[in-house]
Amino acid sequence: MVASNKHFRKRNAILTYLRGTTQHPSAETVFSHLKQEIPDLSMGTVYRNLNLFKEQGLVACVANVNGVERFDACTTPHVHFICTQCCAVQDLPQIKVPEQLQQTAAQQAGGSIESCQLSFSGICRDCVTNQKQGGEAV
Amino acid sequence: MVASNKHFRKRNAILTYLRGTTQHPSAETVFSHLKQEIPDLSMGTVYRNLNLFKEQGLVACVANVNGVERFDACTTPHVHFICTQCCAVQDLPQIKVPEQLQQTAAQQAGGSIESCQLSFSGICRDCVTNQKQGGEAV
DNA sequence: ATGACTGCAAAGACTTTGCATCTTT
DNA sequence: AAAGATGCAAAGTCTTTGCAGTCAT
Repeated sequence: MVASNKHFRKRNAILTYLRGTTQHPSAETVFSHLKQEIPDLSMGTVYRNLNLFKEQGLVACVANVNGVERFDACTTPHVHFICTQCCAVQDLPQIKVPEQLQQTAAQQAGGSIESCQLSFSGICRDCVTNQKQGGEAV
Repeated sequence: MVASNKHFRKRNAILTYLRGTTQHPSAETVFSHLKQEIPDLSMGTVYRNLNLFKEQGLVACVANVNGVERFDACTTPHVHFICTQCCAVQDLPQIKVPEQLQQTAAQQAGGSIESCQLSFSGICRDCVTNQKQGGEAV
């Protein structure tokens, strides 16, 4: 199993792309990006591999924006900001969910906690800028 | 516009049901529950009204569990626990997201923050119990 | 009459899956 | 030969929407 192996070329391309971006792409974004260099790529392959990566813990779904799953190859827990206007998902790496919250949650829920997801929604910097520049003049 | 008005009977029933449960039902759950007392209810009406309530701020989507939106008529921010086994969504009312996190997030994102969503995932009390009782004997 | 709510069914969007084909070992 | 990866297209699930019919004012 060689990296450049034709057999794994698409699988590797998908994982490499995910690992090289902080955009938290959707399956469709992964597909249309890689389609340029791999013209015979199909959506089925993208979805199949994304699900495989999920099972293997290499990739996580970090958000569902307007019904579309967004993927992230950074699986260490971190916080996200979701722009409700352009649907961008960005990392907020400096924010940590306090350990103590998780313990309290486990106590209250009475079960076992596997993961924790914190995300903020709003208008991102770019969209705010664009609104100020263009939006109000209309 | 009377509450018992036939014109608003279904709309009211949907909102009343949502307000009377802490189950965070899906559209399908709302439908199948109310279908018993309102046999000619249709999914279209359920979705249309849920979306209307969202616009009006009466109801919020609090989670997307396996591709299915879950609704909540309690729109004051609070934390949720999602069971990955039975897909139950429960409130963790005693947990608060520290104010300070939101401010830090706003600074980091550089935009404006409208809302914040914190949820824990794991196995709920009931599923843990059932596993211990039944699962291991098999 | 006019506007609002709804049922029904069709359409739409996103995701999964079956089958045949090709690749690797 | 056997196992695995993929393209293609069909199917599946969840949600939205157009149209006609009904109800309230």
